[in-house]
Amino acid sequence: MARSPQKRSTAPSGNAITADLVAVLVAVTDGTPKIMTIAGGSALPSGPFEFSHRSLQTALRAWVEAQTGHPLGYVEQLYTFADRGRSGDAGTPHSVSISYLGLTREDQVGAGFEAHWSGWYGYFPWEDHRAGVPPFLAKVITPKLKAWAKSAPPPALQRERWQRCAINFGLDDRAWNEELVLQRYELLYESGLIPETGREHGRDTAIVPGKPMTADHRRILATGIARLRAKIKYRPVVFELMPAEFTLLQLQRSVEALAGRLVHKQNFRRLIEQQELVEETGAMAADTVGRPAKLFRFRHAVLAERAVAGTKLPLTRT
Amino acid sequence: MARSPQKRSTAPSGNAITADLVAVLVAVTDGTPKIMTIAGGSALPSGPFEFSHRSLQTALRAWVEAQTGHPLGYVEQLYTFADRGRSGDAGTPHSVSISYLGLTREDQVGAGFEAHWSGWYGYFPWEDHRAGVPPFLAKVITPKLKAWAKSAPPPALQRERWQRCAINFGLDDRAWNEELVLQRYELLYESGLIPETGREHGRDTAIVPGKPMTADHRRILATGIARLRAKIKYRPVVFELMPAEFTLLQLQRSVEALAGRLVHKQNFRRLIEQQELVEETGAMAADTVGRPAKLFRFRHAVLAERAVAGTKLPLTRT
DNA sequence: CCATTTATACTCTCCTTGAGCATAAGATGG
DNA sequence: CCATCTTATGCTCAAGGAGAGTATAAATGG
Repeated sequence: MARSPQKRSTAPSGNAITADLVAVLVAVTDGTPKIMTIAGGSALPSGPFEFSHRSLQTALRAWVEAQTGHPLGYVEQLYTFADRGRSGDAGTPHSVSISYLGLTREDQVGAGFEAHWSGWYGYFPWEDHRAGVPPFLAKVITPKLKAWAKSAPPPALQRERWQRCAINFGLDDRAWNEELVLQRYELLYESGLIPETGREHGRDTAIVPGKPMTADHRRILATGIARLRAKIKYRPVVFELMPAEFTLLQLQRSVEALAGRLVHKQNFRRLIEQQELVEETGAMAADTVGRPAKLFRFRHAVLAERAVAGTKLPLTRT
Repeated sequence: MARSPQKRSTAPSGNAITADLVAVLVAVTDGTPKIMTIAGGSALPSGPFEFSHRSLQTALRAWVEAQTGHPLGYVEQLYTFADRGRSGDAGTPHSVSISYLGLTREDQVGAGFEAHWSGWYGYFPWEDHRAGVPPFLAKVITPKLKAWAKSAPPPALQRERWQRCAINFGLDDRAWNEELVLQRYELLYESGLIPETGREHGRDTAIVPGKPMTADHRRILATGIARLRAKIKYRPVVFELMPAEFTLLQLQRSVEALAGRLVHKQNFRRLIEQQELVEETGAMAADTVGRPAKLFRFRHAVLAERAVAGTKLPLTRT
């Protein structure tokens, strides 16, 4: 029922719950996107939200910094979802999980912690199209998806299912859309091709390659990857993942690592330069193969200069 | 500390909290974007999350439908934030507020409820640029912002503040960016120009026009408007706000109402038609001034046909 | 009939973007 | 030193998209 917040009841009542933070912490090292994991790579780092902090964001930062010993560059909230009695029985308290995306550089993880970095394509092998379409996509996934679509009784549903598969996986001459990470994951999950740990049927009946994760952590990771893949296109967040100085090729490789696909080198450079995102340091890259490249640094000023936000309406030039 | 979710402690421990849902429900009627409000327009509808629902989303839908008696078209999570002791004293339970954006059509609100629809520009008069830049922006807001920028002691901070003002409000020959709703609100708040209800100093010392709201509800509304303004550009969500049949001008007026600025009529039509978003119903609009317009309806098939997601990387055509 | 209002069809031009060509500058092996 | 390989970097081209503007059509109310 609608009511004014001032009339909020002060009794905790029956719906007292707990709040957890779950973090998708991303780093890119040598062209490999990595995420911080715990429990041998089977879970994302998570912990209870402490109300001693001013906000959820500061709580996450403090908690991550305590874990890894170095500050988080960019932080963004991903999604909040409710878990009803994850442990199964009704007596356990409900909880709300608030997930975050954080960008850093791979660094020493504080000794004594079980956390470490894992390549994210280990969890989503079908998402890496840098070396072309992964072979098992056509060999394994596509036939299984086709079978799943056909298994629906009504022909209308069959077509609908296949159209969904085709859009999400770039089949039937459609283009691959690297941003549909979550949709693809959900499609594979729904069609029973990737049993997650703790799921009923699944006792390592992995039909499709890809490391599973606890509970819905792999879904959260998919959400994070999708968000990041979309974000790098209109916000200069890649630089949060780069060292202080880098070559344009290194920058390009990082973008390609995140996007899971290759970009046109000359056009990439044109894009970066015309947006004045970087400036030369004056130095050249050492110990490289081929012609030495100039070193660049990110122009932090652009963050203040511009408010990058996309537009696609037929607006009027002012 | 990092730990596996399986090891979750089952005791509620000291950090038991409550979860609330807050909704930004949007409708557009006669070129006016409206939001559902309660308490005489001073608050957004909100209520406790009931764990009897499968998910947060279904909880929101059920709750809204109980309120208004008609289903929600499009629902999207906005943001989750923590309130520490909103009521002030430390003894009150903490809570987490999960906010949602929902799109509907203005309809009869169930009798007996205090909810009703309020125009959203009543809360953000500076956001409506359809009839040109609002006069008080140049007359009142700009000078006050300039004064605020100058009030910073270090010259560097002065420049930084002014640059932020200029970017967000389109000053110094910059273009107005309609998506920066939240940034503008926060800037005005930070500079003390819009005291919110319940704030220390503020006893109706409204410096800038605009109706205030309880707690941080106006900030949530700003988040919702910003999200919607961004979304209409790459997802066909406007149609959730339209009647079943409409003319292209009506559609355009709705977009303009949301964006707070005018679009080029011919180009708008070209955009809509080349994307095949609509189809003719065969009928013509009745009782209109001027030449009668064709009536159109939304092609729901496009939702299945396409996965609309923006791209801006120098990728390779396939 | 005329002014007014809205609908609808084209055209034009600039800019963006995907793509390719050509050249430069280093290393390495003969 | 030269051929070759590899990466860096500069430049051009063509198609498509997006911002404007022009022109015409179809209704209404004097």
